[in-house]
Amino acid sequence: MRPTLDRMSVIRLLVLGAVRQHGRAHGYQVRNDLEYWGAHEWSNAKPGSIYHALKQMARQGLLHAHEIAPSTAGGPPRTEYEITEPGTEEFFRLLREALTSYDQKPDVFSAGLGLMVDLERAEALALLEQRLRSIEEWRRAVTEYYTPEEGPGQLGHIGEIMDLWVHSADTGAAWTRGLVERVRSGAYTFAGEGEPFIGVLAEGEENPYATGERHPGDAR
Amino acid sequence: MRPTLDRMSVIRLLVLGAVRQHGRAHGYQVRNDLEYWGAHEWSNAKPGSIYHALKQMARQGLLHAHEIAPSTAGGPPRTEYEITEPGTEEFFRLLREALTSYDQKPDVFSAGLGLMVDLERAEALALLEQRLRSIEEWRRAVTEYYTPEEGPGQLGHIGEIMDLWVHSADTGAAWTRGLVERVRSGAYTFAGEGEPFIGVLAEGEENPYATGERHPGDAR
DNA sequence: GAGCTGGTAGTCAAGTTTGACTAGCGAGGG
DNA sequence: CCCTCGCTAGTCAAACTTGACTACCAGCTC
Repeated sequence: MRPTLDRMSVIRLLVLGAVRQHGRAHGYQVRNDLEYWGAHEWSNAKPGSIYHALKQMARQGLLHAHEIAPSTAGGPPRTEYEITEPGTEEFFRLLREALTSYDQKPDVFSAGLGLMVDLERAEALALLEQRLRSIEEWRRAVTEYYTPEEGPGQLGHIGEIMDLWVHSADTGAAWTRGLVERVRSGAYTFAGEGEPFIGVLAEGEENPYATGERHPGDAR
Repeated sequence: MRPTLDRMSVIRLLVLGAVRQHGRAHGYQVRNDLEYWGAHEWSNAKPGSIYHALKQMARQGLLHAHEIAPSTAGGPPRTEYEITEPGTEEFFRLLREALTSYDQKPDVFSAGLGLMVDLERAEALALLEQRLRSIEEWRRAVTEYYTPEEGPGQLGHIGEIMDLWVHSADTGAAWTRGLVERVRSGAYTFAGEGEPFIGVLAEGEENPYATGERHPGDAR
């Protein structure tokens, strides 16, 4: 009965990160933070998924659920969540994986970027450099593997797909190198460096980046 | 009761494309083609999803299912599928959308690339140029929207996420321009240009790009 | 002072995706 | 001859995702 060390899930990482930064948060707060981070644009952070992840991780012991009396301002009875010790471990495991692994799904890395300041600067740098090595290794494997002996071009237009992946990997690596430079030169405030960047919305603070669009889940 | 014009689904596009190129195909053949295209690498083309899509689209009338007696070479009774007229329409609708829209999910575009030669060259070029305009529009919307009045940098490290998206959009546009050049100069064989590129495996042909890895669904 | 709008907070059923599992057959080894 | 391995072909339950829906309250309008 190990602590559910399953595969990477962006939602789980984002939700754990949001709850952790608040100390204690209910679903709607998490939902708002993820919108503040723009996560609904680059990941599948929809209300249903968020509430599902909260409940699921509470069942698995990664979060502790506090039932709150249906207090202020009506609505259904809310539940507040707090991150547990196993939850914190899982959070860092997912975060480290998001920053180092190259799986060409950009949402995972974006989530890692949004939460990287929860690590210490030195570790973040090390992970990003590991990421560069992962990209290089991926590139080598793919180009070796998909280059037929009869020379390139044997693949016809299907080869364009591979070319696109490789191009994305290369430009992704270049961008990561730029980020490494910025972080190395002191950009941003990482864990243990004093006043952290405020990455969540305080209770009642208005969201300057809220989209005008309705969420699908909103009542008319 | 419209012909199920729902949202983009990579699996549906890929499966329709594979069945259409075969004329008539059973699930395992489709599964093999998608592996031949490398789709298991850059999309969620797992066996379960493929069989589900086949059944689903047969129910919706996009495919016609022929029950085949459990004939050659044992195994469970197979079903062969043929694309219908509504299925063909849906296929081209999805294909055009995959090539023009920019939703920063690279799997959709990759699928479009793999199937673009099912269109005529002129149309493919027009769609790719439309894609370039979509990217530009997306870029304008995002940079306007997420640039605070207090100047850039107000976002802290969260701004890196946006920078990554914008960078990806720019390099994606550059790559697309290269592709447009290649296609304009006569690369590849498009619909109505004689002998088409063989994009599927014939019955019994071995797959030169099959991975040595097991699929998750394989028996031990 | 009734009704409308908008924000807060969350549920739910339907649909999709996942990875593990089943099952038949042929080839080859011992 | 029997047993295992690998290939063909597909099923299934559990998990996840989705978008529509509920419900409450406050403020405003008419």
